[in-house]
Amino acid sequence: MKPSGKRLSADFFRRDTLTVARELLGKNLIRVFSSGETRSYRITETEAYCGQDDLACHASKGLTKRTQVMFGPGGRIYVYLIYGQYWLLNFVTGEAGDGSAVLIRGLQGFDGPGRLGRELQLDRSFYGEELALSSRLWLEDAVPVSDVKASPRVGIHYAGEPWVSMPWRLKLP
DNA sequence: AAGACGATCCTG
DNA sequence: AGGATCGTCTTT
Repeated sequence: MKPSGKRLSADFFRRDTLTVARELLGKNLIRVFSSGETRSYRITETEAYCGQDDLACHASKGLTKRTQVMFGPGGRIYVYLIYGQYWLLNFVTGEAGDGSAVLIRGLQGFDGPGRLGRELQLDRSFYGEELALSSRLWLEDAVPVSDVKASPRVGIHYAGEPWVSMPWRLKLP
């Protein structure tokens, strides 16, 4: 059905966060489960978290054990546990020191960051994994999408203005 | 050492 | 509307 795409390199992620968040839409996420089964998922929704100045971004708390991967170069996985239950999937973007990342909020058939984390069977061991090198989780190129809808990010009221209003939640129509 | 609080989801 | 559930960060 889907042609075998080309794996996205680290350079794809080492760019402007909003650009990466937009271009991730429509790309295929490949997951090789511990059972050996491989599945492909189309990315349908993302959110951009734009560095230390963005008060909605975890990196705005500074360099901690939890955020350190965000301060490394783009192309690595940032996962964290939310509400003691769900592992949320992010990809670090930009250059080392930026502290930026893109949250994957939706895959085709699996809407919601918590739900897709459960589907992908994520856990703490994915923290810091290199997408260009991993044998169990990576991204593959796909036909570019044309239409993208932007709206404010979800669940970040604590960040206040202007961050709560920035249209950095991106989704396919 | 103890408390507060989530980039969420499900149930009632 | 409210509970689950626990790691991280903040405050004693």
